[in-house]
Amino acid sequence: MSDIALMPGHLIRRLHQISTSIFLDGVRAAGHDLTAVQFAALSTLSRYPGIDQAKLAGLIAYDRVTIGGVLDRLEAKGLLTRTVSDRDRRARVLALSENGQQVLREVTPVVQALQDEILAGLSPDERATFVALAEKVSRAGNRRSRAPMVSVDDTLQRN
Amino acid sequence: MSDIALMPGHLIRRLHQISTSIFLDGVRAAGHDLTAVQFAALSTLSRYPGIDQAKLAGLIAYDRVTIGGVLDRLEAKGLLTRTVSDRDRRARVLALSENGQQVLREVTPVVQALQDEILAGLSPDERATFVALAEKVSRAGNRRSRAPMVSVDDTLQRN
DNA sequence: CCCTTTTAGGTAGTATGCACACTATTTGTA
DNA sequence: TACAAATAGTGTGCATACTACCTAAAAGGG
Repeated sequence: MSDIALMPGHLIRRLHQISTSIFLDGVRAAGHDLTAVQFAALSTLSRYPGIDQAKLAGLIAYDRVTIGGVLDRLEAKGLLTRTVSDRDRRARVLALSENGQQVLREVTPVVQALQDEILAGLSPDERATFVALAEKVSRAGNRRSRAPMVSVDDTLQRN
Repeated sequence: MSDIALMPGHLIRRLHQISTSIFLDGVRAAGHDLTAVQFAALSTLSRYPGIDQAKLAGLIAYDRVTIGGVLDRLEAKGLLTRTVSDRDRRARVLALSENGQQVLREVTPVVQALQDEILAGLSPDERATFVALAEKVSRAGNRRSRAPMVSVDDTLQRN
């Protein structure tokens, strides 16, 4: 039981290493250069157009500082724009560029295919079980993380 | 299916955030200042005394550069020592200091208790299932990560 | 024994992920 | 309305996690 390799914490760390590695390889093989974190930002922005940095951070559970750096790099790649909001001059409204939308269209099916590759060691049934359990753990532990996820409903209430 | 929150990759990232957060909080509440990564290094070093950086990195699946930084910080805290090996002047033999052994003794039971807290959303049965599935994923994807785990047997063969 | 290859460790640079502190703004309240 | 509290974003610094490249040393083959 004192074997680190069997501790949930260490196993989760290993899964994260494997997951990010497979993601990078797959996306790069498709001719793109995006991290998993950058893809999540683009994809969420596409689904909720016109949100600002704080709302985006809440939706994908990123720290405020982290999201700033991620958006810096996406902006430098020309995949999105940041505009000072009219209603709140503190906020920056985000928008995918033409290129950003194009990249997202090309990469999304690749990313979806990669999800099965991440769980390559499991049968389809086991994959479903794993995802269900992981979601349960994620939901139960949400408040314990430094950057809890804020659902759309919570976000929209304040609009 | 295109919902990011249900993708294994994103779920794993969330679990990692939650896991490291719970670890830090728990260890700090016990009066210590160790990251999960640093604990894994100390614990593995205690189990395999006298190994060098490369072997330690292999056992816990750390990148060569990463382990260097981790050991820098553990050495700065006075928890271990690095000595140039007699048999191989390239290698640095690692050894826990008195203080390092003491800290490890105090922290280990805390860390073990925290493992259940990480999976707080699951029943005991579900926890066992999750760990078994995670281990399967980890084993199957080992080669896919940048820093694959090298088992003790593999390591000892070259001694 | 020479010489190629491999290995151990390092430097420098990039990308998350966080804490802490700060400015600018908005919101809530007395 | 004046003022405290909350919020959006940023700067700085630290800890993983990696790539690419480098040096020193060991191992291997001819």
